[in-house]
Amino acid sequence: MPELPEVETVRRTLEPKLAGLKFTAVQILMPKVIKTPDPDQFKEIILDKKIIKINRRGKYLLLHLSEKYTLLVHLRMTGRLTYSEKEAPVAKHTHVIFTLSNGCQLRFCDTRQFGRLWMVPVPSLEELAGFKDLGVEPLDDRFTRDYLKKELRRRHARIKPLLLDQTFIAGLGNIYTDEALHRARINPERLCTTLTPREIAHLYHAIQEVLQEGIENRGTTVRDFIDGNGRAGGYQELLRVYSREGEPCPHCNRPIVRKKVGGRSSYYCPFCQKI
DNA sequence: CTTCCTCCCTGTTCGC
DNA sequence: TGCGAACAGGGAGGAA
Repeated sequence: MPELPEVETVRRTLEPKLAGLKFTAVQILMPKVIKTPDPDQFKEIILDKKIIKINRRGKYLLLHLSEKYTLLVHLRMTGRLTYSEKEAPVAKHTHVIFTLSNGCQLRFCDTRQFGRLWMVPVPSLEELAGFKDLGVEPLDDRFTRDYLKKELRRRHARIKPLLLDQTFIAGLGNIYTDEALHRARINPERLCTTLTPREIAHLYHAIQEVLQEGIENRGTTVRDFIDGNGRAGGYQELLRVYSREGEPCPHCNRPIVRKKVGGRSSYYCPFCQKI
């Protein structure tokens, strides 16, 4: 499940390989993964464009191309974007193969077919549904304790579904949300308006801490995630609650439970994270 | 306006 | 042991 730290890891592994290269060919094996434009136009636009740099916004990767175009990639659940030799065997569920000017390839692969690609002229980014309404970047200076406090006062949701709302904060997913709530000792079902200033402060720091640690450990590989070079992450070893149902809470030793909150599996310690 | 639920998809795990 | 059902989940879109 690529969340902010995983997408950032892909960005960091791909940028040094791709910057300066041009696209010389594209094979679209699964047309539906390209949201815009249609496959023929997509090919026409991308051919001969140069990759200038790669950015990240929330869980989106942005490949900035020459002539003011951006190729956006969202990996959703099982998407993979990898750099490889063109002789390397093509993995099952590979949907798009980009050939580069150095003879190597960039491949988009996605078992569950939820991931999507968009090719847009830079000015159209501001109109792109899903992208234009993204909330604050949690590792940016604009994400302040005060911002969090004010927003939590304004909303009327349970804290976990709210943290997963990309229009609120961009980049958190199920793993890092559960980890942040555990560190802040906040139950995922708590109404956001009931958090005390002290809890809000803890949550603010916990969000930044888990994301930072996730990036430092090159992301979390619970099942599918690999970086741009095909390498798994390392943060799964350091998870305190996520996917650890029945294991002892690292703080109180009581068993971690799993419960659906807002339709998503949530892992937490009922003793440390009381309602 | 808001929040919450369903659906998309395949591989894996669960239960009979 | 075999097989169908349930589950996993990010986000679009629709319901309430």
